[in-house]
Amino acid sequence: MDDIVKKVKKANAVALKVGNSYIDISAIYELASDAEVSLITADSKEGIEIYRHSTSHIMAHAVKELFPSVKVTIGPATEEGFYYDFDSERPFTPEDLLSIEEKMQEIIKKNNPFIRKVVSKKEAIAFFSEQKEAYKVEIINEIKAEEVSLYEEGGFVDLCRGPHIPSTGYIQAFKLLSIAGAYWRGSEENKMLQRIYGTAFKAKDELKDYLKLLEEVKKRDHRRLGKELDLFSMNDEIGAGLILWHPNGALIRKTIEDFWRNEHLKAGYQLLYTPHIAKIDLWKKSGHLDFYSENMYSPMDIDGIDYELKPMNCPFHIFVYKNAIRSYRELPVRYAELGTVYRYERSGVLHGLLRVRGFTQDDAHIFCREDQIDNEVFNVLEFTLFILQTFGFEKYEIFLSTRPEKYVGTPEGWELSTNALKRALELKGLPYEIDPGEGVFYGPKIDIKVKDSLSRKWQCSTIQVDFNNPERFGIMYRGKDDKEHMPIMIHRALMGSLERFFGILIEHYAGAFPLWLAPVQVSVITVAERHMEYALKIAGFLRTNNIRVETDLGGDKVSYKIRQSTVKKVPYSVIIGDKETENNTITARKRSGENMGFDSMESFLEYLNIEVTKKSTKEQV
RNA sequence: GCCACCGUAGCUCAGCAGGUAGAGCAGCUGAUUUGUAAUCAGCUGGUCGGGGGUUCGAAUCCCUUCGGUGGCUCCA
Repeated sequence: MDDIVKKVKKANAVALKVGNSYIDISAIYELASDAEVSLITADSKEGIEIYRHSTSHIMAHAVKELFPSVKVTIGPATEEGFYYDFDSERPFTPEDLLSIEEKMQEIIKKNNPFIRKVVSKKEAIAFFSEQKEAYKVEIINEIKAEEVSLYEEGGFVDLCRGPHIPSTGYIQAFKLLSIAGAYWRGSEENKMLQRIYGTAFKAKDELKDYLKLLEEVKKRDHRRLGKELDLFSMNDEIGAGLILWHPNGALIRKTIEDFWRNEHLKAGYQLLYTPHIAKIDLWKKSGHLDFYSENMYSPMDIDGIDYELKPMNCPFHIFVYKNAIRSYRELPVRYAELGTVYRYERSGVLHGLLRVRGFTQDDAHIFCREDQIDNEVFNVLEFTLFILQTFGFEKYEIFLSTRPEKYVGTPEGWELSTNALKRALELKGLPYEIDPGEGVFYGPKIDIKVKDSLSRKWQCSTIQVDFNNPERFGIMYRGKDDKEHMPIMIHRALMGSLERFFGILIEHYAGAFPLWLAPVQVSVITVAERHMEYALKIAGFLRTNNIRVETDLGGDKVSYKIRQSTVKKVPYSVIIGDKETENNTITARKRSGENMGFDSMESFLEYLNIEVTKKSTKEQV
């Protein structure tokens, strides 16, 4: 035991792990001498959580000291920090955060030990009633066990399962980040509380790095870059959550769309265009009015009949399928569409391009026979990864969602298709997690989250089996046996929505798009007026060879023009001076600042074309 | 939708103990013709998000509306 105590000190451990549970370090002497104990330090996921959770207690302590009338509620650790929710008559201000931080420093300096006390529920309720902490009483009343644990530190007692760090002095670096409203227990029915977010690290450097990362995230914010690079905008006279694609953004979108369409044709899809509205009866039949009406807009009256803006494309694709009698021979039928849909999102959740009210899905529906489902899912998976990789997303997290409580179709059908999804993932050798019961009511699904250059995760792709629509619309094919069969319908989107994907791309590349996507690929810059003729010749040559060129021939200094081009994140600047004009050569400057020489404009074009064709996400060396 | 904060020139922001708007960048004009991240000078530009109110007087205070930002399933 003494051995462990020594180790604890040396490792600066925050807690201990015994079997599957975590305990306070001070509990070490209560353990049997042969107990298997491992040390938890702030380097581990569990350790840092304990560390941050303890920081949230210290924050609650500080708040109670500064504002005694505030009632405490809960304060867990989160993925990147912690928060604590308070019921306060007066909302907190940014200035309050500073004084709370100061108070926390004091508490940390005192190095108060965290002391655990186990009491009966009755005792605990009596204690918190006395303290007028109604939320704590409510929580205790819902705890099933007979006893609950309390933690005290410097006179501040909080209900807590623990464990905690041994004493407040363990906290080396923390920062309070923001104030927000949050409903008690996350329900809109309940009172709105004041939440304070913060984070803590075991070393000052780590906190500094984290704050730097937050700065970097801010710099990459697609809303900011969207303005700076003139990619898109929104306008309150048009409406919230509705996007205007500016020429630069539209050009990138066109490039993405061209790529998408070409690859879909190669992969055996057929392209569709369908209307933006349809009669309300269609949406009754599809079940959207029952299951999705919260996200749909009010109907519009056309000649006395109600029409709805479409929130999804599926019903239209189904009618294309149904427009003829299908034979088992023509399956699988794969319909793809860049389909623009409109969905009601609550005003508070709208966010730049990432959460909007009108967007274009890269949608497709595959109608296939049961014996084709494995192959189809596998191909979709492979196709998805190919598309995502082209945009520079190499890391994923994959989730398989299974049957929820409320579902349509038969358990056998669910089993069959869930297994098909599983087999495809395994055949492709992709690690995945199962999200039990998280499938949509109409079928199981695979969700793919991509990790961007800052390791942030974004949900883009989804592959879903749909039992609902084939049944509701009675879609059939004529089998080999000359009988009617219901095909299996697979619904999938790879980028999800073009708006959202564009937002993710902007942040992923920090606005510096790879050559094939960049709205302006080459900027031709002259040193002096006498170089204009040669510059125009080069620009014209590149332009007629499908390179997107811009010229800067004015009387500004070269350094100014280069700055202009760099700020716009143009991949290549071509600088034309006496040297180039005399020898008919090209000097190109990369965004990174590196210079390259080419002995002719043809060789420069060839160089560019290689990069464009490869859709390289990295600049060539 | 809810809570908090914010909304001043195309952009970034200053002005806010109420006295009727200002800077930098951008734009325009002129000068400069320059070799790798900002040449100089002048000029233009705002019914201070919209509407209403308090006041002799409102960008500044109040109400309302529209938009934006951070959050609102990480459960002692």
